Amino acid sequence: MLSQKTRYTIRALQHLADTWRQGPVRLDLIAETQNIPRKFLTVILSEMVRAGLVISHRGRDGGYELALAPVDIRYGDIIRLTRGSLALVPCASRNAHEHCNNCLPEAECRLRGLMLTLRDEMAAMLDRVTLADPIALEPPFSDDHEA
Amino acid sequence: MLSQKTRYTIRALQHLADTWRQGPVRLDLIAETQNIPRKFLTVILSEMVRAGLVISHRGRDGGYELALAPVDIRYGDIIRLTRGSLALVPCASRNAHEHCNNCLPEAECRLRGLMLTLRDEMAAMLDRVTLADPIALEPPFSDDHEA
DNA sequence: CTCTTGTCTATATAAATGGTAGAGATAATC
DNA sequence: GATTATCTCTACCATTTATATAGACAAGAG
Repeated sequence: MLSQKTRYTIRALQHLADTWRQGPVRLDLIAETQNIPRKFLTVILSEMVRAGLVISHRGRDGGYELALAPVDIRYGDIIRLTRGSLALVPCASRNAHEHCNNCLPEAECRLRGLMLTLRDEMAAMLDRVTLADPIALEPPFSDDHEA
Repeated sequence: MLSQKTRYTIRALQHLADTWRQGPVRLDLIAETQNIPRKFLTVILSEMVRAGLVISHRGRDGGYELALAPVDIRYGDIIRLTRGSLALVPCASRNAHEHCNNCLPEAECRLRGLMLTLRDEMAAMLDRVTLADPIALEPPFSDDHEA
């Protein structure tokens, strides 16, 4: 699962993508329209600033804006940033590899093999879509395997 | 991430798949060869019995064995069982849908749209592989998107 | 009837998650 | 240069979840 924080992060960045090049957006406005707890959002946006994804402006008429064009921010990047990794197990991460506890040697772990393959598929998909792309709200569901 | 418990579950089931039709396997043997805390494994295997995936035999010469042929147990099924859902957000689950907190209306949530698509891709992959299938331990990694 | 093995319920502990508080820094405007 | 609007930062807290263990109990084989 994505943590609530990651979900808030993504929606906040989507908001900034939607208002790209319209000047800074106040935190309170994002919090209200995106339905995110105000204080929590301060933490989230500050982290995005430190990460270089967002630029902030203080004082009157201040607010936030994206540091990059929406087309240059991939969903995969956002998740890697907030979550550390796309993989479903630490030992299957390409960017932030960690050994699992109480595991078999990695070289012979089938679970790891499977999760590496899955991670690569997930990465391919999440790195194909950027904050500038339209997203199908109700993708068609063909339940092949159950049939 | 998959919880440690889910990972233990998968490895325990793999062990039983590997010894399929060789009679019951004692819990202690699984715990030792799979490197899983003994007491924790009792909880895990009991749940698998209750879920109908594993059959247990008590008393002398007892132990565990799969209730189904390995070819009939898909990784997707195991993860759905232990984790409730394959999706990365509750509102994108096809089998165990739940509304998210502090979210936008689902019908207009792009994060949900994206996560539904991702869920379907993950499901397609995880439901294609069963406990009987060989698994590549080191799948080739083509880092296309970074290039 | 005893030994071996699984079952079940209750806890214990630790870590992560989600969220808040509040003093401080900075920029624009009057 | 005072005032006001805004973001920044560190610390903190409460709750939940994850991980694991304890220990009494049930049942099957010989």
